[in-house]
Amino acid sequence: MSTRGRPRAFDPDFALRSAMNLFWERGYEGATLTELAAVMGINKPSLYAAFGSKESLFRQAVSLYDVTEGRRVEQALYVEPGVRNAIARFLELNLEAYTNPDKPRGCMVVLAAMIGPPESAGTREYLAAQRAETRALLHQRLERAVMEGELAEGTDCNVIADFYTTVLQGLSIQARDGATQAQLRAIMRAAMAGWESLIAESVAA
Amino acid sequence: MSTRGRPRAFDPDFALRSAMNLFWERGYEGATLTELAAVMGINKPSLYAAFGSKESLFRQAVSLYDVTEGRRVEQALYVEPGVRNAIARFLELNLEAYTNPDKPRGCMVVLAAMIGPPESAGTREYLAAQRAETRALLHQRLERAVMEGELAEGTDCNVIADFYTTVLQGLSIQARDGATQAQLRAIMRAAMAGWESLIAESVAA
DNA sequence: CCTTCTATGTACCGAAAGGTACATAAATGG
DNA sequence: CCATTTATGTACCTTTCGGTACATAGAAGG
Repeated sequence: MSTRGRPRAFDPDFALRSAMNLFWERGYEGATLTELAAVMGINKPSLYAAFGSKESLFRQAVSLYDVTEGRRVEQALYVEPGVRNAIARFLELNLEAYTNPDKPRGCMVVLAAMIGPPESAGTREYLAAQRAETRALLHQRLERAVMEGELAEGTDCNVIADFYTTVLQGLSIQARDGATQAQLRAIMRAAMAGWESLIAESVAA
Repeated sequence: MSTRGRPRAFDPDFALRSAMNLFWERGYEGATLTELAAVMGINKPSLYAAFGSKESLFRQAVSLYDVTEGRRVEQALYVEPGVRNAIARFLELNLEAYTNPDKPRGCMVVLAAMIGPPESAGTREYLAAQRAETRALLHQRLERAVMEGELAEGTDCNVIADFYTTVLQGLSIQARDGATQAQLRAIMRAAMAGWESLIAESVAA
């Protein structure tokens, strides 16, 4: 039925993963179609036939990143017992991923398209929405802790979520700048050191 | 003596400042020579005669950024009394600059060239060195506090400096993503909330 | 076997990138 | 007044960008 015509000679999953890695390493603008096709092991017409356009390919690469990198790490937020613990573990899993020697350093969602020409504004907004998503997850976990009575009624979860989001994003930059995993871990511990005073300060008057 | 030949018809300071603003807004790769020349109010040959090349122009723009944006804000680190206060004020001045409605959001040094093609690796390293400079300033201020007895002997200033550097860089991303000044200020307060426990934890065994 | 359908590789497109040749304009030195 | 020096504007260079036309290869359907 759907097996009409010449079968494709490449593995789309492998190709997309290769594209993801290059986008992750070089960013959206920094990865050229020619390089992308090369690492994917295919020619440009095959690339366009299978993935549509550079922007479309990028979005699919981000989706793959979400599934293969993001999802696994975000689970800690729900699996780990206790808010504080959950957030600490979430940060830790992130920083471990950021320094994986087999992969580009830092988070693709943070680094791949922070800035650039007006033509690619859509791509940047797409990534910004992904970042907002991560913040929302953190926020949800905090609100759940309030619901469950672990955090005081009236705790301002927005500030706490914003703070840890900021640290998380800063960690990506540190990772790209060459920080070791031990250094990143120390930064994470520093961020968690303030937990008690932070939640104490975040209760509405 | 040096006033031979046709005098230049444009103000190099204004031109460089305009270039800085475009690089700040769009990043190194994202700002094209044609756009740069346009906002500088000159033609490309004049640009090349006065500033050398795109990379050279960029470095001069970063230098100008250092002088006009960085220096002023870094002074707080030394002028403000007390380490904690100095760092808090330093972060605050930064975040106020990051949300100045008359200027691009966030820090140019953090945002303008985080990622990109191999050709511009030199530019990225140049900016990375600038970021290291800022961290070094923070570190120096902390060590001074140890010297002066304000912080305990054996305090690990590296971790503290890394932590606040990470927060500072994260703030640039938050600013670009549209956070208000109030939100950024709340994040900074959250980062400072952990001060006491952070310095307590950072004393060597 | 022949048509139909999809995938492939080559070779190319127009646009835009960074950068420059060159003729001319505007100043100073003699 | 003329030579020299530097800046300007136009028009162009080469390369590379994202994207595609087109002829061909390889499978299934009839």
